[in-house]
Amino acid sequence: MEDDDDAGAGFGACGRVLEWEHGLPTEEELTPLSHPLVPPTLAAAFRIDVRGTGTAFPSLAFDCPVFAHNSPTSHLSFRCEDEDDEEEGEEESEDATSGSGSSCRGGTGRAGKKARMVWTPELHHRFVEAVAHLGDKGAVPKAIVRLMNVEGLTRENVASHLQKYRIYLKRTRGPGKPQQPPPTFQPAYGSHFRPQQPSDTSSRSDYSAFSTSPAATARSSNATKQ
DNA sequence: CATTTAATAT
DNA sequence: TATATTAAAT
Repeated sequence: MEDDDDAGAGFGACGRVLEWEHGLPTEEELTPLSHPLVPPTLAAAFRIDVRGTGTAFPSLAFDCPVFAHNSPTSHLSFRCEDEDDEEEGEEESEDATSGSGSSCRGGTGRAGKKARMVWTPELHHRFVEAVAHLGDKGAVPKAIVRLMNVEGLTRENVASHLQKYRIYLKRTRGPGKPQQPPPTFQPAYGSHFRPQQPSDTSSRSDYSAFSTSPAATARSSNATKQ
């Protein structure tokens, strides 16, 4: 029962992924995570945006003991993990996200920590879109990293996530009879979200940097090393 | 060297 | 748990 998507945009190869997004149930159908999950008092304290209808995604701000992040552009949601033991000090450029210099490790200003990446829905969204636009064939870690253009994101990060993502796709639309109810992809916080709700006010983090624009690759001087 | 996959480690 | 890291095969 595979029905074609509406409004064939001309892209053929990426139909699969798009179908995946469209096949998702709406929050109204089965998502007890609507919003009355947290008492209004608490919500106000944490500035959680509770929306009545539409994309119900609270703007999480508590990843570090400081919620002052507000990035205008791509903002990596790294998490500062403590409990660091000894072990080397790898060089690592800071995520120059406009003053979001969260120095997890104070000291002599030598910040270089391999932060464990948190794939927030926004980042995952970018990931999915990048894969969709690259097609089933060109969706390789290197290209995905380039298209996402998220500073600090490495090829290994994407490769690891891509693994899980592919497994998820295989399980849902692999065998004609995908045994058992769909195993939902569960990254960090929420699993899926609507591509976009063309209703309600102010759209949230939803980038549109793809489409028919190669978007000048800001990756300056990235000589193909080999 | 890059990618995919499985197994493993944190 | 989710993500990273490794090893082997391509």
